[in-house]
Amino acid sequence: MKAKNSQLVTMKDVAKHAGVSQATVSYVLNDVAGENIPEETQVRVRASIRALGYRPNIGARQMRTQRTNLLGFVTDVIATTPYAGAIIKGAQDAARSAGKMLLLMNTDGIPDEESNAIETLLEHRVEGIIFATMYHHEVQPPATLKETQAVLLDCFVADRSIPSVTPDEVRGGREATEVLLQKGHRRIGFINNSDSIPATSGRLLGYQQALAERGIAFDESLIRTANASAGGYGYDCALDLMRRPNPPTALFCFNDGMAMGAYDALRKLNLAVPDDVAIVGFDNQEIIAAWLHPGLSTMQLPHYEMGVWSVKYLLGEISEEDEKQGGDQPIQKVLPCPYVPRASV
Amino acid sequence: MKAKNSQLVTMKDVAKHAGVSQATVSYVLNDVAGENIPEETQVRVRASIRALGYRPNIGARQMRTQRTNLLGFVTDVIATTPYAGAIIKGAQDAARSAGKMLLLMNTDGIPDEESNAIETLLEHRVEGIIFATMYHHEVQPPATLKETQAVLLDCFVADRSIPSVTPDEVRGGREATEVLLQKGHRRIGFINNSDSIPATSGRLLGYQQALAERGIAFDESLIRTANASAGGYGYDCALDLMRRPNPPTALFCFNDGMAMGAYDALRKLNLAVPDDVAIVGFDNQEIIAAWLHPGLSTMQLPHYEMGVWSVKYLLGEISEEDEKQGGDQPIQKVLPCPYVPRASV
DNA sequence: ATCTATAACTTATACGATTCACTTAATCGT
DNA sequence: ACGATTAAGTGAATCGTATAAGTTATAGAT
Repeated sequence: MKAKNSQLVTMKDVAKHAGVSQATVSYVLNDVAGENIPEETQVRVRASIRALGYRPNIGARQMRTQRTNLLGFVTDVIATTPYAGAIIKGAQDAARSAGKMLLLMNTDGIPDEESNAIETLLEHRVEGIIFATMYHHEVQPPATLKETQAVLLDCFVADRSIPSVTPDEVRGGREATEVLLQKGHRRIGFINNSDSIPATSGRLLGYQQALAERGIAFDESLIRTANASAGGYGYDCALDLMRRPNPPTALFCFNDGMAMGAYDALRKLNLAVPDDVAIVGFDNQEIIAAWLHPGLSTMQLPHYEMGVWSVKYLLGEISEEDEKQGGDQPIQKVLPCPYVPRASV
Repeated sequence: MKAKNSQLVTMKDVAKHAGVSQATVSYVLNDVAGENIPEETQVRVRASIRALGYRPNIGARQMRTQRTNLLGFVTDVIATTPYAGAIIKGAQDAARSAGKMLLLMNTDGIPDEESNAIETLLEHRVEGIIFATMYHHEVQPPATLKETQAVLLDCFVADRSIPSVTPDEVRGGREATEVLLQKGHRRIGFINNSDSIPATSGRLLGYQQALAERGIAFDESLIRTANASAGGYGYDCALDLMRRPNPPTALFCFNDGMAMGAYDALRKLNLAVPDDVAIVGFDNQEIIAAWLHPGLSTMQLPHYEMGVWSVKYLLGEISEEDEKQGGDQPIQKVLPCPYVPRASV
């Protein structure tokens, strides 16, 4: 493989070609106010730039200006989950429109790799770091994270000493349940997750709140729990729930994978969605929710929005009033999970 | 938001602290052979480095050495599909182990954005660019792509003037079919895609090749085609195929989404997978394939591997003999799609 | 005792930009 | 007609690092 060699054309070359000093080229290029470069000269310089195929060397500029316009993005899993994509997309879009670039590092959740990644980012003089995880949980990031601006995305530290942005699990659970309540359902089964993570407890709490608001007694026998990140259990839970004496008329599933299993179970029992049983999922995994028959109504996690928010926060674009939330504690922002209606309710 | 300010500690500071010259610090840090710095001094310098919390400034180093160790990665869609993740992961892993960093840019497939992205990357003096798409098809990348080393990933240009790495669709189709043939199936339905992309024609060709090898006549009435990127059609196609007079005993589906629809159809007809009808999918979309009941046997696209290959290619780590493939044409590498057995065959 | 070679450094320069301070010529106000 | 102002630039310093070239002191060879 032949090495196409280094860009050799610099400002000095452009200057010589245009018959001006290198400083003048810089002024033209950056359109510096206050320096009065006549149109004529500007045209000449720009012509030389094009003629020589000059391109500014960002690295050199960064060094001189002491600004890198770089933001670090550290994440545990970049692959496997489509979540990652939306988060990164949001962050990148926001970064881009502010003239920043994102430096992505993935760590596979290995603490050593996390330290390395952050070290590398600091060496690159990033102006802030987003520390993101692919599902909402508590983390213990390396201490070096605090050497720059940082924000946690979809995760948090126990003492809340680092700002964070996470989904509003409670509200998501409440609204999912409300959707079913509004349709007149009164016996709503909840197929929950078994891991003890905020999503599990939060969505359950939301479910309970929604019931309470309507004055419906919470019936623990309508709850089933299983490992939501492994396949298959949605089927078992749904089957079990529907075979009880007084089966629910609707199911709220912890995630879309669980809902997929529930679909299978209902088909097995010759029950139709949504006529016999309505279903609401969670996560809006396009590939499941949109492909299921009938389409699955579900709650969308605000991945894109968290990506955007985290960048805006690092750039100081979050309004003051928004930041206020009692005391001087770093902001712990929660974003809503909008309802995505399809055909299962 | 308070700005935690710029890292002020430089080599000069370390030098002063350790009572040596800045050059010496550099020699110690880079462990330069030939310069004989006694252990004693090295220890002293390293102590100062730690004491002051010094971290090298990669940008400055890049400028001095004229090497950025940066590779550009341009992609159309970073979000929505879990494919992206695997590709990026592969590329990043390979880059990392070679001491390179990846600069990701996503363009949403908008030509203007592609140009911008490449321009930005060139300004950052990347040492090569990976131009990736999220499904295998022909592309017309901006001309500026040729101003550095480039490799196309999961795509190609009509005149093959840029090296590329893509999945071996034909072989994938052949091997998927062979799996079914080996199980004794002789009437194999093929639910194909309707877009005219390499995957459509390639997998069909592979299907035909496999039949021909066994001396089985190709029966066009066993083929159905529909839009594979929209949901629902797998159901229709499968239903249609199974209701014909002499229904197939196995189905090869263009992708896992189609297979998911086929599952629905078979359940509707009270046919069991794999006992009544065996199914092979394509893509190994974890979230579908692993969650279906029974698990879907499918072909895996070599996303991770393409990511790895593309980086290695840019770094000149692809062996000569591998590169040879007739003439001086840039290499057009194809990688196999391994079979992932589950329970549907 | 002198010369050379080596160890252990230091000095100075260059990478490619930005930017401040300075120069020169033309223009203006009175 | 004179000094002051402005237009249109130029020169040089600087960012943080790597490295070639130079310096000194000591050890070793003769």
